[in-house]
Amino acid sequence: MYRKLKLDVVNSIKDAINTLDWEVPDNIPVEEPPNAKMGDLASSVAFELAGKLKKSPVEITQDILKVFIKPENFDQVESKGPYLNFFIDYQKFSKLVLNSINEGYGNLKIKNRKIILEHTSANPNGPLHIGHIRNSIIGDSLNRVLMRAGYTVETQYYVNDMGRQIAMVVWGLFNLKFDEKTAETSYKEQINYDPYLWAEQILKNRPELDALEEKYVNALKNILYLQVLVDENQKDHQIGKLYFRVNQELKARPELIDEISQLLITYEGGEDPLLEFIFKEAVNSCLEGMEPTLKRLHVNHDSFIWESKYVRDGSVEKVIEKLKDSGYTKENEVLYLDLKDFGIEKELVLMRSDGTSLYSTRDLAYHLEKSRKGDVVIDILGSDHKLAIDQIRLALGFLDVKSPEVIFYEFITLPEGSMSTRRGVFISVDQLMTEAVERAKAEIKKRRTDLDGTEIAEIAEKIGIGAIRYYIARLSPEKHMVFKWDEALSFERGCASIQYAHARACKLLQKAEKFDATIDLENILDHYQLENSEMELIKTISQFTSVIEESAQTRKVHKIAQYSLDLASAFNKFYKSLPVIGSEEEILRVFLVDKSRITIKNCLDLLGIEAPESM
RNA sequence: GCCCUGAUAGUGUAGUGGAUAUCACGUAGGAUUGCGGAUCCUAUUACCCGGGUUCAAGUCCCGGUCAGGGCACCA
Repeated sequence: MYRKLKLDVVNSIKDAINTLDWEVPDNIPVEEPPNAKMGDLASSVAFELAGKLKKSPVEITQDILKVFIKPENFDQVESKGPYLNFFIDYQKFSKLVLNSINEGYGNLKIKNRKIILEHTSANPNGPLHIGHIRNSIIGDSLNRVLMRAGYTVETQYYVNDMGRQIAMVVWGLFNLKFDEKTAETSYKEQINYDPYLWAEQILKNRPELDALEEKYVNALKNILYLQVLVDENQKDHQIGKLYFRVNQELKARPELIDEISQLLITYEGGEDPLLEFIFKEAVNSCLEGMEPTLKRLHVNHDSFIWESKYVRDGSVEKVIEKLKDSGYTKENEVLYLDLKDFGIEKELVLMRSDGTSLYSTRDLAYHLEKSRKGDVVIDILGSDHKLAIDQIRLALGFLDVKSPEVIFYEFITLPEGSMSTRRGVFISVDQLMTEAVERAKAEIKKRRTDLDGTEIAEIAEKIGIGAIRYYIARLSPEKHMVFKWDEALSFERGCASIQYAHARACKLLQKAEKFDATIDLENILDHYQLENSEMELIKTISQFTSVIEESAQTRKVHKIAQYSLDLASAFNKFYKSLPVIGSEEEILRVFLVDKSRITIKNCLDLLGIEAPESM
């Protein structure tokens, strides 16, 4: 609705300029004035026209006003110096806004464009940590915004199963054992049993295993242990610990790198089914551990795409062949793309000298496929990928397909420095969520004595997870972020106050006797002058769709976070300044409360945050 | 060294070249015999430095300073 207002203003200004027989500028600026006394919308076109017409902006504004025809839903148009100021006719506008809102408020017109959105894509060599979720939360929120804005979106998680890091995990499976002491598994306690002994017995007396090398048997034991005895949500943590230990081994004995490379060569060769099984199990276990984490955070992926696919189906090879045709490849010891002509000093190596493929080449094949499948391709990436993406863009240009739009985010670091799975320095998302929900519980217990444990747990989950998502989503992605527990989990203001506004609205509706979804707004508003806080609230509600549109177009989700706070604030002001239940305007106000409730709920949903009905 | 990003009240942040710079936390006051005080109101304090472009610069350009990241046959 708000967008229509703006559009009407622009068009009426254009009409006026046409009437005056002046040239219409390409861009008619419409903005919100700094002060309510200056109206609801304003334009500074006069400045733009001043140069060409050789007249003062003030004069121009006067001239425009003389021929100006007031658009619908406005009751006053004035000039304040060089500005044109527009005042909304709230009696009319309110009818329009309130009548247009139903449970699906915010769903924009279907756009018939398919977007492939890749996000998260963390290496499956450990649990997700707070650095990764900036990616997940930006990506998932954007997915929600784009879908509401009418796009068809497919979200993908690109699984790196062929990299050196995974080979290191596999090396660990071959040569190390999981540290049983750190495996906090309830099942293990239940059976009170040495899991390796157990695995050994399962594998005993199998003649087919006798033929296997010792390390294969060890790997199978490890996998058995992982699959059967480790709780699902702990699998990624176990892999992470193993990966950390392999890194330590490697530091002590650098020559191990040859063994690890050999694993990669064999896996890529595709002629050792057992090794392939072990790689896949390693990756799968880790993904199985990440799944409950993402689910609890309300992050959704439509598909998981394994990078090995592009080696197996020959598309990596095809990409390399096609790039050779571009004329920019060179070869000395190794095949690479020379991009100096395009201002990139760093060459893009396409294949290792041992013949195995590299991440960037496989990524190229992946992007090629995405470009063909979607009208728009969006990647959410850490800013450390900037150079790589510049190279990919050029290469995709050689391949004649469109490049992805990339949303870069700067890193989240700990006060003591950067996080690293390799060094085992990180705060896992599981840990963060547990802590957040615990703090929320404590907070609820302080405020509510009428709830039982189950109810408290349910609400705490919504508040705790909401706090995390909001903390990350509110910040513009190019801002570097230092993680601090107290800031991330603060319930004062921030997300909880938005949820509170929703709970408050729900409570009102529950108490109200005069709720009627089919009231005769026309009639009511013809006999009632809206109060300021009501007008403000209606205006804020009406902005919801334009916020979505803008957020979708600019691919920036932090605007939604900002808006949700404005919305809650407008509702709270209304609530505080006017009585609802028992007032003469109860029917109208309850109706307005219901529309507010819907808008807050749908707005939080865009951020993957639940709106509790009571808290 | 080269490249990319950021720099806005005590802190964290928003800001499409346009009027009095957003929001939150913090601090100091205040409100409520009303629908839930995770609320509302008031005060408080800011555009890193130096040039330039423009009628108009937090916003654009150039040069610094500080912070983070990148410059692998890693992902």
